[in-house]
Amino acid sequence: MKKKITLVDVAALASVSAITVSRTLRHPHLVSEPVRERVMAAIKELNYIPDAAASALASRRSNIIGMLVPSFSNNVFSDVLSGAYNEIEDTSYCIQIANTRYNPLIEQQLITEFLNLNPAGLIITGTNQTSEARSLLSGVDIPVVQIMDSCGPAIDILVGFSHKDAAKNAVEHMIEQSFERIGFLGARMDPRSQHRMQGYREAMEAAGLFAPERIMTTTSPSSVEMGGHLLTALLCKAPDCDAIICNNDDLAVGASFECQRRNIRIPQEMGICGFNDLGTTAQMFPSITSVHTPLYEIGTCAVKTLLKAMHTQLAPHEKVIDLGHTLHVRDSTTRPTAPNYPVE
Amino acid sequence: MKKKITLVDVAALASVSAITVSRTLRHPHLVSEPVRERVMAAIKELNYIPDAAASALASRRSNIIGMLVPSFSNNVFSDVLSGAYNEIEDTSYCIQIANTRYNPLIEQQLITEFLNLNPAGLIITGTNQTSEARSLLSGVDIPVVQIMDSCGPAIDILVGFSHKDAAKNAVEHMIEQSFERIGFLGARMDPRSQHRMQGYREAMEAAGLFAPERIMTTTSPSSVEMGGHLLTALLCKAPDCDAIICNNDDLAVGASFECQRRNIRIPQEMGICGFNDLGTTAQMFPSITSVHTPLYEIGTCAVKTLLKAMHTQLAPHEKVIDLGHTLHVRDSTTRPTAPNYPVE
DNA sequence: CCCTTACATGATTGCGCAATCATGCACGGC
DNA sequence: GCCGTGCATGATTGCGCAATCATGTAAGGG
Repeated sequence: MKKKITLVDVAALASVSAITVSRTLRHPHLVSEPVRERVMAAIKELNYIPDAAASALASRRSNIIGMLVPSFSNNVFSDVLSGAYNEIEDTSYCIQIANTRYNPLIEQQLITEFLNLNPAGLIITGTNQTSEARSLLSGVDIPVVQIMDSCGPAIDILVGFSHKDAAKNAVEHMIEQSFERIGFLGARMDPRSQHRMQGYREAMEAAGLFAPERIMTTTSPSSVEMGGHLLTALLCKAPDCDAIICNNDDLAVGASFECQRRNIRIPQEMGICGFNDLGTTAQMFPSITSVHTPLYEIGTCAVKTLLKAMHTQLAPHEKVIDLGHTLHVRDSTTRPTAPNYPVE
Repeated sequence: MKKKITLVDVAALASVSAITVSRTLRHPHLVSEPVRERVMAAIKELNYIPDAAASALASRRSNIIGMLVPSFSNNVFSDVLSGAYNEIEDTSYCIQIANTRYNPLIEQQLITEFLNLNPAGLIITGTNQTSEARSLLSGVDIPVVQIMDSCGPAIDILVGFSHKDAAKNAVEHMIEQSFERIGFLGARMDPRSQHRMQGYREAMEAAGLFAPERIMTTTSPSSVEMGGHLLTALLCKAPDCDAIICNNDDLAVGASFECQRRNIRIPQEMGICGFNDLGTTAQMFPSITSVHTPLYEIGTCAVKTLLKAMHTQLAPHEKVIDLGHTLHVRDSTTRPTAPNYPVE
């Protein structure tokens, strides 16, 4: 093993002091042009890479961005993570993930652990932190982004969309397509799922179509299999349903297979709408309408905004970013008799 | 902000020296029972948490386990990551992921970056590292686990299964079910995909059924949509195919939808077999046979083995772990006329 | 022409911990 | 009863960097 290249080696080669090399990297504007070039040349020649541990120790601030998500298996979060990781590339920061398992107490514990690393920033999911967690985060001078939601109590920065509006929008579309006895299928029932259910309810009530027996939920995790089970259960309780909106694409796909097994025609006898538009719905036969949500963009935007907030003070209006949603209308909710609807 | 609790504070409370506190945490066997208890009590009372940066700087070894995967969007790797993260919980280590994008040169670059963090260990994907990367890793005294494959040139530890055998096994089953003109659909065609194709080829050749025109591949990423495209292309080139084995469940699901669109009956006119058994295949109608691969287990096993190797010298036979595979036979390859097959 | 000001650079110090070496102490053999 | 042995604990030091304060230098005003 050859010995480690340090600031001192670079400084010697560039004929400056060690601290000037440090400054060249952290605060280049404080270093004159010629010196900066000399230092950069020396860095390149020696292939110097700063030691993150030493830097963190001396500056009491690491290059870590902590990120908390409630699940690794939920595809929703793999998209968000993918966006975040892509955006972090080519910066000097790195993301560390942890799994809250949809549990605010675990989340609080993980926040404590993360804060101990003196992170450069934090990305957390949703807005239902414990009050203990909220006060921990308020008492710290690093930026914090809450992702997924665009409303709810903000700690610092909010990047997401309105789940209620998205669901409402989808239900309104289904009502337009003259579905009337629309059911709601929900799994997990985390806070965001509940907002979607609320959107469903408001749209149904506004149309005078709401009926509580058409709601079928479980706190178990969402899955394709669960979609079949929930539809079965719903049809026992409310056999006259002519459509369903699902909390999640998994459920919609599972419900759609269940219809095939039962020989229920989509959309003639059963309209189906999914949520998140994760890909399979578009390819199914018949294709399934879904609410497209900006998951990847939430990941990139959260990181971008965090990086910005680390260097500058954000104005209040820059602290709430609503990335919206798009309803992707497909065969499963397009009634032959109904007026044509722009698809995609 | 209250001041940070350090080793010194704990040492004062426990009436020992700072180094004894450090030893109590790192090398408890070197500390006598009564002192250890006193120190642990003081740690708990003060709620002391060691500073990772300082520890890394002083010991020249961080608590980071670097993990390289070729993709974040491929569900295969979310399962592996999920296993790895679950296994790392409640240890003092943390995982840092990075994305090689199926590119050995990017992988090499990322290995360089990771090594700069003085990680406790490394988990990398596959066995086709650049020779530069291999020599970098050999020259370092930390354990390295290559995941996914169980054969191929090992650097240190191997945790995975044989993709060739798995595919071969599936094709043999299909041949038993009296499918004869079996095609192969492959996307991405990374090294593991190629091993699967090789397994397909060997099984077909052994049965005297191999025909090169029944192979349809693309280097584009795998997706449900791509499954439809590939099947369409295959049927143009080799319209007499009576079955397909797919590189990936995505493709199998997409191909299955394509069959529905074309009114091709499964399995009577077309047998279908997927790979990885990610969940949807089991729920489809008809359900799709798939090769179940131990993805989650690869994640947990990789971490477990790495942790073990960090403390003890592993015997050679502990350094290659083949987690095998299981063929989950379902409707899509079960011919009514064929002998009954245990369905899982 | 001297002093002020602003900016560029350097010297010193300490972040919190663990490696290393040093010390203390009890016990057993001769 | 003396010394050697082995184990438990302590003192010192430095990891590599950046905060802080100190110093140097050039330009510009009175």
